[in-house]
Amino acid sequence: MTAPTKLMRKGELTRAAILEMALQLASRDGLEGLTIGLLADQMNMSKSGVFAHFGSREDLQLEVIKLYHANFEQEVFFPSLKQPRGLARLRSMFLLWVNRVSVEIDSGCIYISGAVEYDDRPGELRERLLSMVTTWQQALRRATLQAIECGDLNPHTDPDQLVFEMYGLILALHHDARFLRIPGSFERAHGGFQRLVTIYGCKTEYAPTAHAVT
Amino acid sequence: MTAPTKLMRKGELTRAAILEMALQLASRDGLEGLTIGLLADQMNMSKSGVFAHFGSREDLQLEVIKLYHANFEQEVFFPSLKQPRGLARLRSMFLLWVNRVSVEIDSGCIYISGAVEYDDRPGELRERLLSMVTTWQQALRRATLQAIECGDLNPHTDPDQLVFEMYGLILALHHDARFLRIPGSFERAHGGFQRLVTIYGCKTEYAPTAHAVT
DNA sequence: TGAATAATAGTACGGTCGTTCGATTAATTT
DNA sequence: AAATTAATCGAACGACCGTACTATTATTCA
Repeated sequence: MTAPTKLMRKGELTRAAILEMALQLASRDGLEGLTIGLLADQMNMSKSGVFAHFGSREDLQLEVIKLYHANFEQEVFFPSLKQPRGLARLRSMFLLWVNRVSVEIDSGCIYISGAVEYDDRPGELRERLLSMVTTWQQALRRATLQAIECGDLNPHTDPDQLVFEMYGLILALHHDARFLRIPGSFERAHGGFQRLVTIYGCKTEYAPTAHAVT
Repeated sequence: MTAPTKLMRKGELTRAAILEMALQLASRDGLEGLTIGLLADQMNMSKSGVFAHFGSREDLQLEVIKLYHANFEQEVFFPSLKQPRGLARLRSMFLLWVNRVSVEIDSGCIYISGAVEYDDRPGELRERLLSMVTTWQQALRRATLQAIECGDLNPHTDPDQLVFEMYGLILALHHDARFLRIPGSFERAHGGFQRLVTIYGCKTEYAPTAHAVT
């Protein structure tokens, strides 16, 4: 994943390691809970040693969400593009998304926690987060439109409404799995998507009730 | 709402006022963002003056969520009990809930922000929040079961699945309205509920395709 | 290997946090 | 009105925060 050791100076290497740890901590404690002191402890470094790699805490936080965004694209968005346009691709986006939220069940999604932390906290961090989430919603919207165009979804479907409800399912998954720690939330999210397809889909296309793994 | 002035000592009176302000601040900045210094400033009091009313910050936070819970019951739960059992009551619960989230669009729902803040932070605060949210979900579940019993909803309906999806709609509303600040999220939540009723309802009861305003 | 440079550590500063404690003022009771 | 109790303030403490500086290592390059 990261380039060979010999090509990057040592500083860049530890910087990357710090960033990865920062992402981990921010996923657990929130971006606002991310502290340079704790980060330094986890890295067995001095506070100033860590600090020197970033101009400020805000810069560190910005780098963290950039890294999260890159990971998200790598794991959810890009793989879905290999699926043919239409419902297949849209479904893939949802499934990989659910997967990711389930995998990070004990590390938390920064898009989601960030939305709560920065809904009333103006600044560049909010702005960046907002743009990332919007980008992802637009991608979902585009995939939905294509699914309508190619006849997989009912032509009367409101794509924004569909995206709204898909997002709701993920938020509910995150809520029930992470906060309430209810097992089976995974399957509930899948069931919800199945229902969306049933109601927004064209009559011809839908597999009855058999949804999901266990 | 609060009892007459002459019966309570002055301390209790200011304590209640502090609590109300604390709820307001916590709704905006989160429970973890609630600070005694800021609270004292807002009340034109000294830090220690405010502090004296609560044994600790955690106690203050606990009192805040208790107050929120009481308000929630007052505004959402109890009024819905006036509706007859069945879909009417369930719908009322959803509508009043949506209303509340929309009203506090610039103050935030503590159940929701708390779920994110305390998903990985053990302690009494998490425990209390969890019990409150669970209580509310159980109430929704009960209302759903009654709606099934009296024939308003399809007998094959899985009540937990329905509650999961209702919760998802509220979370999406909160997300889009508060973080993204998209107008019309209100109507999207309603549209989503309408579709839930359509698919989980008995055939006889549902308004065709006309979902949501624009 | 030695010189130049990058990376890290150490220390200190001002600020805010929750909390404690004794003094002071206000409200209540006799 | 005096005595008692409740409510509030002011100052201080230790802890942690982000950040700035200087010194000291480690790495890189000639």
